[in-house]
Amino acid sequence: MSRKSTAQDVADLAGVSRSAVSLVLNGRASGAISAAKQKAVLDAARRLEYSPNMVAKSLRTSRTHILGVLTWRGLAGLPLPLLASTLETSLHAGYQLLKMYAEPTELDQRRALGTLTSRLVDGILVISPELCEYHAVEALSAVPVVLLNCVDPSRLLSSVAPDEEAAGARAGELLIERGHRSVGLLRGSLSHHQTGQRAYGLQRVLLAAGLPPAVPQVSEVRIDAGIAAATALLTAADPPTALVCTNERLAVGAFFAAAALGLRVPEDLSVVSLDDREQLAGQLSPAVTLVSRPDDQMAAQAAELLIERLESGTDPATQHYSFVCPVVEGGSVAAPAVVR
Amino acid sequence: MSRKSTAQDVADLAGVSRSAVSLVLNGRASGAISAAKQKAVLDAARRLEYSPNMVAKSLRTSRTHILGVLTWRGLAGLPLPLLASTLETSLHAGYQLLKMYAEPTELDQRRALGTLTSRLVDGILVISPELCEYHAVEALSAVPVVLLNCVDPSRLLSSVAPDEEAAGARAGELLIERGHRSVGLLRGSLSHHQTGQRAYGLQRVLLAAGLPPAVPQVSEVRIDAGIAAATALLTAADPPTALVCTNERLAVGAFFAAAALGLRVPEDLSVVSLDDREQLAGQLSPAVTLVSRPDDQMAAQAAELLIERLESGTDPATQHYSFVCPVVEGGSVAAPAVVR
DNA sequence: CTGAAAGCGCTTACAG
DNA sequence: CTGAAAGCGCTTACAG
Repeated sequence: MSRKSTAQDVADLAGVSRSAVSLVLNGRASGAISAAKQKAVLDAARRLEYSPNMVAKSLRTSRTHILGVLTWRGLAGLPLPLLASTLETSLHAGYQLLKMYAEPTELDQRRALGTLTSRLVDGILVISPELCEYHAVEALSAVPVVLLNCVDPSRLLSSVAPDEEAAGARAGELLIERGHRSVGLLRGSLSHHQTGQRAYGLQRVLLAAGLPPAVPQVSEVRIDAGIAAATALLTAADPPTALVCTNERLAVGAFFAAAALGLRVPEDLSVVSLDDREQLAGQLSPAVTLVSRPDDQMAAQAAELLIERLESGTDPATQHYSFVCPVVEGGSVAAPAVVR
Repeated sequence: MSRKSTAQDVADLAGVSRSAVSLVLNGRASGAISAAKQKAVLDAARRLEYSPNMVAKSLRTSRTHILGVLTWRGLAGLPLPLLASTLETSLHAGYQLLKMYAEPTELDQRRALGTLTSRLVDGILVISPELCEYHAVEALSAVPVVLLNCVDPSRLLSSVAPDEEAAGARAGELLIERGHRSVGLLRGSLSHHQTGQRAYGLQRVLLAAGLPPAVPQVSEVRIDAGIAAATALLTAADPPTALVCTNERLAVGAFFAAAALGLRVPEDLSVVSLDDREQLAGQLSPAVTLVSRPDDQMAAQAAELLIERLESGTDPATQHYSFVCPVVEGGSVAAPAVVR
């Protein structure tokens, strides 16, 4: 192929006009073009390996089938799992993605947004690395938008986010159901917004069950810091029979600490971890029981929500999806030992 | 902004022709447009918040300033760190990225490539999740291409990849230099191409130093499997004084195993790990001494290589960059204990 | 130094 | 049922 073939080439080879080619290839030929000519067009297109110049098509139709993505670097870097899942869903639906990094500052957002709109993206996905409130810049109102892992405080923009508070509560319930009455909390800093929600959910269910609140131990989100924090918790007077970790790294640390103290999981100590998609919990024996973050489903939902809106052409009411974090059973939870 | 403003709007407001606007805004005005009119155009553009419709511009110039990315899911998923770094470099240079997943099958590659070329991407980056040989489909020859983390066996395409064999050798040297004469090897399956190269590099330097080859212990690339494998190695008769792990997960396992056996790192056991960018080594105390994979630099190099080629318009000779994997010093290596 | 015209490759009313 | 024409928003020779 010395030169990419055009619709004109197809028309010439098939012996029809350019418009006929366009109609046939866009599925609007029925009742307008004879079957014979339709076949001729299709054959010619195949022979020439014709694929339409999407740039020209986009200019003409003002539809690019490209989605813009606005994201930024959080405390734990970029939201790579969310970005990957979003891309997968979009590609399946026939949309490509154009990503821009933009710090959540007015200026940077406007700059990135300008790049995206000058590319005529059909819609925009805002993907936050951490659960947060997203204050939209004014220019965003000109294009369909869906927020992922963040919410619009004014509720003008649709959003998809995990219910982290319920996830923390679920972790607590898992332990209460098995009879634990004394739970320790290994958590990171509250500057991670989700951490506070997880901790709050846990304390809420403990309170509701008439149990004392979990003794919290704050730690850097690292394995070694988790070891130290868990050791502190487990060597205190009257130690807890179970630990909730707000993050998998801390759960790995808890396993180290337990082993060093001669405690078996789950016989002597139960552990439940919340999930930030680092895939560590499943690498331990027993696997850590996990309240997982459904990044894949959330990303799919967000992309589908946006694409549906684009395909339907309507402007439906703003929607907010709060996703349940499902439990992935491991072997790290058991009833507490009768005597300690 | 009810409607995005066009070059015509700017021309009207500035009182000049559309061509004048184009010349000024593209920096080709000197010696062609009066200073006063240039200022008028610039002012008008600013007032209208004009930014050119890139789709129209692309159609006219046949340059999109978009790079296509072809990638696929490997044994460890997508090469997310490489993808992220590539994007960063590209954005800095004024290029956006359009990513496609394509299994390394002829059919899938052609399909994805078709999508990319119909979008008129200026060039293509092929990013492999695992070091491998990449057999290019014929259609790739029509567009500038750079391979990242894979090489073209026919050497027709430029490529950027890490020197994994040298990385394995470096890990061995680190231990030999400190006086170790008995080294164990914790490695994953050879189906990860880089694993074989790392292991080979290690054995090569041991041999060159007149030492016995490292006793290999094969393990699934998981923390718990690493614990078992390291335990086997360390409880055998005449155990090694140092361990090379082909992957950070295995190094974490080695730390667990050492602790359980009452061995201190680095006093009783030295550990060096190779890196697949999981950021685990730095989370342990002491940090694991790491021969790191320079994903960021490699990605930047690949993107720059491609962009330079596009900007220069020339077709320079094929280049193959083999990247040195730098050592990130941790505290997990010391001289072996005199008596064991 | 400036402006009218052509054309990138498409799609879409519209006249026949 | 088909084909000639207009136009999406740009850039680039080219004539004045």
